[in-house]
Amino acid sequence: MLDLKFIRENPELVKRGIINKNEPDRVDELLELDKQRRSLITQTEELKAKKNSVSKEVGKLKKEGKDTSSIIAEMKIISDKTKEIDTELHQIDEKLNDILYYIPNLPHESVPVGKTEEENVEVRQWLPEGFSFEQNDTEILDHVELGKKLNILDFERGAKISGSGFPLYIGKGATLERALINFMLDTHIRNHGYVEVLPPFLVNRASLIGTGQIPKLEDDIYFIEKDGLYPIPTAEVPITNMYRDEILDEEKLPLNYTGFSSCFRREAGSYGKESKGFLRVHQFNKVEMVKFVKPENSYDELENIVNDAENILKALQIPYRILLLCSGDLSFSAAKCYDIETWSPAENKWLEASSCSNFEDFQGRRTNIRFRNKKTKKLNFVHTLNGSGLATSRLMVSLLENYQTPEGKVIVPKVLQKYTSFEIID
RNA sequence: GGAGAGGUGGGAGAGUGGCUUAAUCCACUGGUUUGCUAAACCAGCGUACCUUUAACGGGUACCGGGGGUUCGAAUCCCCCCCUCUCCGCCA
Repeated sequence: MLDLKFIRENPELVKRGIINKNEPDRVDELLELDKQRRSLITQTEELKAKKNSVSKEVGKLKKEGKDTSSIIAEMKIISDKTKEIDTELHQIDEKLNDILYYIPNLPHESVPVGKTEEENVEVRQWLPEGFSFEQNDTEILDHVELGKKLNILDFERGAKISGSGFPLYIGKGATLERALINFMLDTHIRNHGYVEVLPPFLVNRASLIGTGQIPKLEDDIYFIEKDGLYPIPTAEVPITNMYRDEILDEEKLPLNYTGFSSCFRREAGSYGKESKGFLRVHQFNKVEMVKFVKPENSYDELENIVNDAENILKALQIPYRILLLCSGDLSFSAAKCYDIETWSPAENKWLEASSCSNFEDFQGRRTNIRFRNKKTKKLNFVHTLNGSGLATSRLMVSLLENYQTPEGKVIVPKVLQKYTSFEIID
């Protein structure tokens, strides 16, 4: 969330950011409530100050055995009045917070203004040596066909077990998936300076509010009503919330964590759209990177996190491109975001496999994660970042399709072979 | 699922309605003393919010969370959450 004081002092700036992000502008409504709130606070606090000092007096008088009944009667009135104001204040607070939690993070100044994904900017492209977008004569099988032919993916049985969008990996497919996860984790741990975590996959509501999925994306998240728990849509949620309500040691920043999790998304209302095979699923696997950093470093760290994800794709020799998202395509909590898309020859298009974002202090404020600034001795909110490093589902599409042979077999990328202990899927 | 014990500042820990402005100890910060370090002594030490305080400031709230009783609540009452111990069940 944004700092209420900041909104109060920069209403036009905030409105512009909200509009550029295609979110509803409720700033005026918010500021009106803020005005009412502050007026009520002043009133109630004056009454409380009086009440406190008189009550102290009552204690003394009683000890001296003096009559206090008239003072107590007077205080009773003040006490009741205070309760009245507090009730009103409470209602206003609730309304105000409702709006405040719905106000998105503002786009960073380096983010291009735009309405839709069409206005995202391609920053760079990386292609393995000898790669060509031109298709040769042999027919390219898509990942669903390959999965079926090689008996490594079974979307029909996945649907039988759970419903559509719940992939079932079999045999070498399952092994390849596991190899991919292990390879990515090991790379981040050994080469990129991350500490591995294996977080809970069910979280409470406060965690989802903290990272910003709730309230806006609530419909996209599964909910286990019986226990009040939510299956995580991304490991970002549990990992970022590790330090909720904590004060971190400035010297230990930046803290870099990487973790595997399965991710669960309802994808409500998106049926029929690009839903073949892995393209849109309710459950997928992902290795996530999360950073807690000092504010002055967060934009450098954003570049780092993108590089860390890119290194995985370079090692796997999979063609990819980096997009800088325009303001309108940015997620609710993000100030700046790069998407990484990998190439699918069968679909003949780019597929989003990673998203790397700087949230600045938006999540830090919601989760109340701070550090003590040694220089100013003040508490400051940390900046948080995260990036997929990467999601295996879309990556698997590109991997299977790019590594298929003319006979419809799949060669295992070199860096994964020591994890799979086989070199080809046939 | 059943029974019990707990949750107090950065940490330990006292506090059963008004001498509490949350004691005390540790940690931390500054100072005095001092070949150096240590010790000792002195002082300081929270967060959030409100407030045109010129400035030093003033005020309110906060003892797991939320309600309630009362002139006055860390303390009494109700609901919830979490942790621990034992029993049951269980991969």
